[in-house]
Amino acid sequence: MAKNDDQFKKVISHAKEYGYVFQSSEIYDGLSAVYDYAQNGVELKKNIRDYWWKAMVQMNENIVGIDAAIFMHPTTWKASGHVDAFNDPLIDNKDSKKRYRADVLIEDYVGKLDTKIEKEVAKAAKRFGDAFDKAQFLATNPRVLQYKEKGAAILKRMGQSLEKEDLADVKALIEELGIACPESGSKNWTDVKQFNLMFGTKLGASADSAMDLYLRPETAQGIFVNFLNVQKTGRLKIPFGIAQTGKAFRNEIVARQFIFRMREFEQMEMQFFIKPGTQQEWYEHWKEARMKWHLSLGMGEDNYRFHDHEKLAHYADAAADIEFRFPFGFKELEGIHSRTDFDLSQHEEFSGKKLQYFDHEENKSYVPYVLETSIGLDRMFLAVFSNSLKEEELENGTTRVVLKLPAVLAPTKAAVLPLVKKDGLPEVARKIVDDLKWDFNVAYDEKDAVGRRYRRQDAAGTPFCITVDHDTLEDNSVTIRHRDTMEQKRVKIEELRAIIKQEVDMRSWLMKM
RNA sequence: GCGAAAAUAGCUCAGUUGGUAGAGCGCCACCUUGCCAAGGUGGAGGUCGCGGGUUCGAAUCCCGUUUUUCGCUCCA
Repeated sequence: MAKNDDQFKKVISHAKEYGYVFQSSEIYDGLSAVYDYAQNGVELKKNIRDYWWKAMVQMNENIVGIDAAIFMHPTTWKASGHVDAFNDPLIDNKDSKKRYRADVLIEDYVGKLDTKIEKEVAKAAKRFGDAFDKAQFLATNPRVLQYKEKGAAILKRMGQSLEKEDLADVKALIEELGIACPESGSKNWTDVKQFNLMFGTKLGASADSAMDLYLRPETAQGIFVNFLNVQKTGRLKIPFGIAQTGKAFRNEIVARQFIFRMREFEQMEMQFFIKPGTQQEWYEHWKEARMKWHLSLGMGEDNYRFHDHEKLAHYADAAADIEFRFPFGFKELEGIHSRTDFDLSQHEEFSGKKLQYFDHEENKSYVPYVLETSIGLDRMFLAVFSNSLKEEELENGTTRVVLKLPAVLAPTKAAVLPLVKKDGLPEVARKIVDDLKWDFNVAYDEKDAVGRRYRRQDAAGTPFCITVDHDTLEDNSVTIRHRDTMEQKRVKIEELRAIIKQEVDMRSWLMKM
């Protein structure tokens, strides 16, 4: 573990040192769990996004993209369940320092009453033997009735208090019931605090006419509310998908681990609309398709695994994560969820608008089922970046730090280096840069010994170094060096474009899917 | 949010019992004309995270605060 921590620290400092990720507002001491992408980071991030977009939208004729606004009508979040599900009343035990959900503590207490009822039943059953009538016993036994009544009263009071956001009463209830910390037995509780995981803001310039809004906590709802518009204007037939990338915002209680869990993050989502009853086959299809996408980047099969959810969210009937081996262990990178018709049905109900598809084969309308693939762009960035950072022992006993980014994702594709800073070599190198920059991000560097410049490009993740030497002046040939193998080949200047393209073009990478 | 640890130059760190800051690497300029880092000369860059306190004097001691890492908790 210590080794992993160490590796993770190296990842973070390398990201800063080579212009990938900076802490937001650093000169003001930063902002907790908010990060900025720097000059190289923005390129890597854009390339990952493009790689996803091509694989999803361009390569599938039945998938189209949209870009919905971050602001959405507030009712959206009532319909989606976020207003309710994102509000957790939490309470801390001052002695054990453990945090609990207040409603869960109370529900567990009521659960214990149920256990007591079962004990009474068991006792009575033993006593009466075959003559025992369980239903009647439950309906008449005074002790059982008392437990039931008490439980119901507690839940009712809790429900009302939560509804009114009377958190003081929730605490009072916990104290009256004498609920103790399950771990320490202590009854020394803090106040109950409400954590709303959605960021609120206001629409409208003056305070009194303003409308309360939330920054979207997921991009998916922007797709659902546009579902019918896109289907009709795109003349799309089921099955079809709508893809979107964009920022989402969650006021996480704990946001940590560098860019793995941020309060502002970017999702790449695709909602696939299907005929009810076919969700199982599409679930399997997209699990496989998404895994292939990941594997096409060549970051190692061993670094991925599926994790099937046992406990399902309120909207899902099947869910799995694609997990990746981050420096701090296997963690969720992408989710594949069978969302049923939950979202569209909810929006039908709250909007009063029909969100149905007329199926000509079946000759009837229905609310489609939805299969979702949702990947965190920032997490993908971290996966790619952390997996690519290597420290190699070389044959000559030295080490080199190399960022082995998949070439298709690398911010800069090639660096052009004059062997020396004179004899007309820089001029030739500049001409090569001017030619290649129409197709690729290229860099020019003439400072320091060429070996050192190679190392610099290795650390920044540039897959190719092109060196102009004295022979170049004679025969228009240069050497091209591969980052990963350090091998060099002598090639003609006019071949460079094709050679680089072959290695960095999305086409050749996506064909590995 | 709780607990623990940490914060000194772009990076990695040193800094003794309290006496107003150092190294290596990196960066910039010039020289060296070189194919896999670490040749020479010169230079820039830090009010030691921030605020307060103790003290003649604080990077160092105390309090608060911010940020980061780890554990707990949460992850629809």
